[in-house]
Amino acid sequence: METGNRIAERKLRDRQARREQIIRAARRIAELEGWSNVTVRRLSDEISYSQPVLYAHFGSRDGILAAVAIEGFHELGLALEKARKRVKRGNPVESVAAAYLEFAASSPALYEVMFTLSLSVPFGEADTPAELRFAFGQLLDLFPGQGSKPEVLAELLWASLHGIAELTRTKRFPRSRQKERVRVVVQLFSFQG
Amino acid sequence: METGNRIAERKLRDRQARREQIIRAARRIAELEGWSNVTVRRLSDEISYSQPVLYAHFGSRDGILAAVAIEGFHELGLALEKARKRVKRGNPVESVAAAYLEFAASSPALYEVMFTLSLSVPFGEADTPAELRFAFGQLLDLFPGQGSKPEVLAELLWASLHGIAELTRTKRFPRSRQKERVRVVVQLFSFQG
DNA sequence: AAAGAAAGTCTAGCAGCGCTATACTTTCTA
DNA sequence: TAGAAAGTATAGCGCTGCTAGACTTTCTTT
Repeated sequence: METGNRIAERKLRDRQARREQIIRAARRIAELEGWSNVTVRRLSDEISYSQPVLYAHFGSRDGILAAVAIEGFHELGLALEKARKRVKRGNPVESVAAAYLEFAASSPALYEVMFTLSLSVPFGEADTPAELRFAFGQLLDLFPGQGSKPEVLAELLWASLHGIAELTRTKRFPRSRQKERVRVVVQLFSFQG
Repeated sequence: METGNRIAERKLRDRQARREQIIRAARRIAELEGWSNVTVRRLSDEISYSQPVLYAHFGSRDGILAAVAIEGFHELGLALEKARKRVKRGNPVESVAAAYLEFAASSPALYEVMFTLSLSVPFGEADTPAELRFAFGQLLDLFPGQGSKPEVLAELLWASLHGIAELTRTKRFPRSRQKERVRVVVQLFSFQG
């Protein structure tokens, strides 16, 4: 019964590797050709397995997108943390805001799935994934004990950045005034400090 | 050749009536059961015509959604205008912000299609529909000649409101702090005055 | 080491989707 | 009143997400 464990571990590793392969393929296709081209058949082709294998890993197509979305929140959280910690003096709001918009602009499909498919990813509740809490936490840390409502300021900064990102992604905002927009939004949220 | 005109007019009326019937059905189904249940077959059932009739009116399913979206922008523009003009003294930003969020909250499916599907509705270009220009104009009029960039402030207010609406619609924001959020965003954008 | 249980995988197919070529019926024109 | 034109329906294509059942490989047990 010594080998049993090793075999089980190998199987687990294989499973996880395949899972990551699926997620990677989904992200690649989405970023290059849009989410409508991320079909279960297409993914099963890319990883050279039949469709039911995908359904064994994720219960549905939406399950795949949800996994990608969570991975996205993880990466966004890391990017914001890095931006926040990098700036010792100078304005951390500015650094974080720039990092947020840079993330959204450089992976539009990823950002899209994080916020538009997202009804299957719970939020602000007991079972909210840690990745999401962490990402929002970075915004929350920008307003330590200001007034009585750091949450409100963090939520509002998030809403502003999300609005800018989304209206830019969907071509509502001309990209030309983007720097100006960031400057003003940073100014608005820094006066409160 | 006197009757010819009358007949042509009747036909035009019939056409427009049917077009409105389609849009109305789409909105109703979307608001009650979500956009994924708005299928061409379902719509053709509701209006008791076959599918090709829908394609004669709108070239595609997306065409139907685009028509609904434009109707939405029209109504949003009217709501914002009403809110802006109603307040003589007092803060017009507050009134408009409240009206915007009220619109988004009371017709979530309509708001969703206006911003989510919308890649087929051009913006900020020569062929942007008048309904969209009008709606954005209401926000623009809140910042008459302030500094050199009223557009930037209007865009930023729009982004903030859109972010709040969207993060609320997708359950990212608890509805509990909503009043507080509006209060603070209004304050931020009023200091600039 | 052989037999049976379990896990893994594939084939094939269902119902539903957006969309359209073709045929038919009604309405208008001359 | 005959022929042109417009309006409408039927039927079907290729695609989708998803799954029941057969088959194969791997592990467990005696």
